[in-house]
Amino acid sequence: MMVDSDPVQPRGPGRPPLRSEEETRALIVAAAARAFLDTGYVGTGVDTIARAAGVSTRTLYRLFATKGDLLKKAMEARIDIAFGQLDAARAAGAAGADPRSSLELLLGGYAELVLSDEAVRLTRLIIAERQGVPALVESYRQATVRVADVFDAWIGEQQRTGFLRPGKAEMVAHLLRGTINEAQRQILLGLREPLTADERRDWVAASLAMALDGLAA
Amino acid sequence: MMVDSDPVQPRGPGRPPLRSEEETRALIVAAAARAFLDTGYVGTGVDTIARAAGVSTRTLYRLFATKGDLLKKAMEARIDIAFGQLDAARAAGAAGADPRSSLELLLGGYAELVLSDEAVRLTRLIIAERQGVPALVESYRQATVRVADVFDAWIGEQQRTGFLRPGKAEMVAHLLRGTINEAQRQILLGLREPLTADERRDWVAASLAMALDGLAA
DNA sequence: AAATAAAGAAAACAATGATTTTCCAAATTT
DNA sequence: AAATTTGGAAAATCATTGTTTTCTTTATTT
Repeated sequence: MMVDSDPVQPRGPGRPPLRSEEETRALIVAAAARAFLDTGYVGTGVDTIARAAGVSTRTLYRLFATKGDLLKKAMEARIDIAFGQLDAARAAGAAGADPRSSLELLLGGYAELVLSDEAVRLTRLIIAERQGVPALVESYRQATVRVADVFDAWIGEQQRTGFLRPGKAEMVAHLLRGTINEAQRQILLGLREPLTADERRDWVAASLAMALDGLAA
Repeated sequence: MMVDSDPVQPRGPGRPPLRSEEETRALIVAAAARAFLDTGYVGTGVDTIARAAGVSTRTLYRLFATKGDLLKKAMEARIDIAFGQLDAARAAGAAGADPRSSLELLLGGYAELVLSDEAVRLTRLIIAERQGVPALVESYRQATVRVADVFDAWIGEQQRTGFLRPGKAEMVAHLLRGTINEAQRQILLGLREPLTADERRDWVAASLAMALDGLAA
């Protein structure tokens, strides 16, 4: 069976699509993600999403089976985007020869990934809704594996350059990640206000100084 | 205006209440907490709660203004109960002269408080629902202050007995709390299965050994 | 016994929201 | 122009659920 996936389809009679199905999907997914992160799953009506995406509910339901399906696709897309940014941070970190500043870049990327307003909302949604959509957890898990890889790469780098004693690198990395995760937990619980980008930067620098000076002497 | 709050009311004619208003309230609150923790706020119908409590929705609505009010009262009650258990752990810890085993008791209490199935569900609900019910955050915040007090008491104890160098006690306590909180975060996200009581105990002992031997030498 | 208050059962009400359906106005090809 | 397909607008359907109301039974006191 050969599928006719030619990008330039020889069309028969009838009105051509306004945009490709892919584009429409992307439009809807983006609107849905924004809305879900804003007002939660149950707090968001399907027609609100459709209106925000500039399509009709009919179109939406032609492309997505149910509201739950839409949530799944939307969140997977966001997880991909968010965690993809960390790869950029890794690349930047790998370029710098100075292990301390490479860690600062890496950590900055991670802080952004975990503490940005968007990230916090995403995490909240996953925690709140994962029972209804187990697939979300799988996407998230795979993403965290990617994060672990990035940190492991940095640790391996330290082993080679000898900047930190073996064993210390793991501890520093683990400690710093824990600190950032803890901040996220407090934001999620409302015990602490979300951090602005500036606050994040200052805060990363401070924790870094503390960890390296306090532990790696 | 004088309120007639005599506990033994001279009743007029008419059927007397089956139980005191307080008792009925408690019954409903308990059922509501169980249900909310089980199936979430939106996932739980009011009549489900009423049936579980053995009262009619009419009675429920005579004692609680709205469903949201019920959530607030139910969660506040649970927060009180859960965090109250830590006071017991403190008392037990204070009794033991050995600082290491007192820390183990304290930490065990904290692990129970944060990692038990009940606690995880409670946290999930607060994270998911706090925007709709800001009062929840206030209750939770006050409870965390009580927790901090308990840990501070232990730290102060170390200062006096000289078991740990000044500064080290803070670090050990902070590190261990962080580890437990991180475990909770992973459970909330579905990255890790909830721990049984036995697993919690083993795990507390192991982290304790690591922290004390690794850092407090 | 009569009056009266408590509280359950069940129906009524009203709103919301997911999903489907109907109808219609473009846009394109033959 | 006729046929035909896309997709928007809006109403219809259908289920759920918070909240209120009505009715009734029961346990008291006067």
